[in-house]
Amino acid sequence: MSTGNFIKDIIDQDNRTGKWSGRVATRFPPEPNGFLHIGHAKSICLNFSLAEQYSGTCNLRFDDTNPVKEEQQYIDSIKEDVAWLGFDWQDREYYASDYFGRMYQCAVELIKKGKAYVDDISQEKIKEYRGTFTEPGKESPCRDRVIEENLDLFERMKNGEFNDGEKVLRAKIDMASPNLNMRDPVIYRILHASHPRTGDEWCIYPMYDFAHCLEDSIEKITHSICTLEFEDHRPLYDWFLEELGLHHPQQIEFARLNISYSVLSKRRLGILVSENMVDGWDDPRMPTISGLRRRGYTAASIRDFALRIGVAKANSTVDAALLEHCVREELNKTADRVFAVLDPLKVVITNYPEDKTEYFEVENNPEDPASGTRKLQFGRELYIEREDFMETPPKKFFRLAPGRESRLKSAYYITCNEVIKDSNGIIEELHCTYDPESRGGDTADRRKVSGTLHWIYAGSALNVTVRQYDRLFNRENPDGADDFRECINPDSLTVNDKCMAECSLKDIDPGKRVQFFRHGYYIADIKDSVKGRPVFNRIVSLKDTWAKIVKKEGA
RNA sequence: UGGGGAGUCGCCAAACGGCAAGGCACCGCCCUUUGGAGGCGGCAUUUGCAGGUUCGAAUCCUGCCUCCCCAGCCA
Repeated sequence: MSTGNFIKDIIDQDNRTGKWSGRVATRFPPEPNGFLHIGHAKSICLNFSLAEQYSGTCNLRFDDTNPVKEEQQYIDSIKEDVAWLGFDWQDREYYASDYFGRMYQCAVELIKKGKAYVDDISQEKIKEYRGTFTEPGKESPCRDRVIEENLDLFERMKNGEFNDGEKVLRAKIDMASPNLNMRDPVIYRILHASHPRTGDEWCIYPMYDFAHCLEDSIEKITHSICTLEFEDHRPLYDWFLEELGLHHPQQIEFARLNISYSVLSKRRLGILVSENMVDGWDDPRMPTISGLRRRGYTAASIRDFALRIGVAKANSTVDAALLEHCVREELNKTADRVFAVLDPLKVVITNYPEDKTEYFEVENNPEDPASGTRKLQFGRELYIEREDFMETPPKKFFRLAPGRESRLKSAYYITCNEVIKDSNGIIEELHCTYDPESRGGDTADRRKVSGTLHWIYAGSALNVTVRQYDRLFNRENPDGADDFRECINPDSLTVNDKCMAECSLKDIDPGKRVQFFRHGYYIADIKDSVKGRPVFNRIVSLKDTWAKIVKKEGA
């Protein structure tokens, strides 16, 4: 795999021409105003992997230029998430706020060059004067202020002599530019807000366009990778660095990630949390890194996903099935199999001695011989999956049915003889007989049986709670709906506390992933599992051919 | 309608003038003590459309169409 992408093409060419003397320096620059999601993971993987592949560096830089939105808790969670994803920024943990002094000096220099001015007009006026897509803007009356006055005013802005919004510093570029970003953009605003890191040291803060290019420049970044919506800002990025005569990284834009059946914007994700449609930012249904982690996704599978989706400039929506495929592929190789009956149906083996039990050796993971085996207790009364039995089975159903013989995985063949129902006609239990010759799950005559079922010995069954998670949305493109809340999947979470599992699960370590045989991959929830009483989250189901058949045959 | 981008299989995505990779999904078959996994095979005579250049075009030229982004003192 691993075909190229246009960013590698650019880097390769730069290396050929010696543009950066073979150096590659990228950065992941999150604003600490929320939790990271899978879209950020794409960017993280991209930036760190590129650095790795070209023996370069990737900085973790917090773009903390707006204290009214940023919080320390987000800084902490971002660091946790990036590290969990498997990337190491070593000692290169930077903060835009560490550069505030230098940025201020750059602004002063711009003023001295006559390339920036302090504007007194109101926010409304600025907006009005900006013009429209088709009409040029108008110049502010303050635009021609003399340099000395600008210098004085800007210093006083810094010194806190003005209220929020009273004045701004603007770059003096071109009010008639067809690119609205170039119509004298605001580069500093007054914000009497306490900053998570600089406290009350500053009351003026740089705007993104001014700050970001300087951050990149100061860190000697070579390739500044960002998303498509910043394409229009590139001329500004270039303008500042050009005017200031500073190290000038190349900004490269790529398409942000979208995933079907999901929303991936901080705003919408925030609504899900604040309106309690999910249980916090790390709800296992959330596409946040913390949510995916809690759901049971592995860092490796997310990295693999990022690799497979590629990088390009075309807006796209990746099939949610790909993410699921990535985690299945990994867990198939690494997760031990265990038996868990989600919807128990009692089976009595009528020809099996009342007081006898025995143990069967069961392989932990057929994909991994090194995983060894475990012993499972077997006895007269068992539980099997209710859906593994049908009284009147359709054509393609090959599991247990009256008169039919099925294999209990690694144990015996059993034949169903009698169906016991309650007064409502609900099946209460099955009476079966076993074939002693089938010990271990095989017979000398190699006869075919209908299906291999997992089972639990009733005498040692462990009752566990299982949370069956499904896609959060039942519509492929929730963003396309009038209100994305309307397409929330009402069945995105089903809590099942009637499950019976093998008793070895009693002391499973929270955070450990297993395959519930024939069902899917599950993780012992890190938050809600208590000693001796694990709670499992379904990470992803196994591919279900039978479900597909049922669906196709149309109920 | 100004500016900036993008259109290659259902969904991603390669291909850089030489004869349309790969992955996911889907469909067959084989295998299977997981209806899982695995194996094999099938899945774009054609690259938004229309012209043109060329021995040869997804790649170059012309025109058109569609979609996305931009008028925060957010990033």
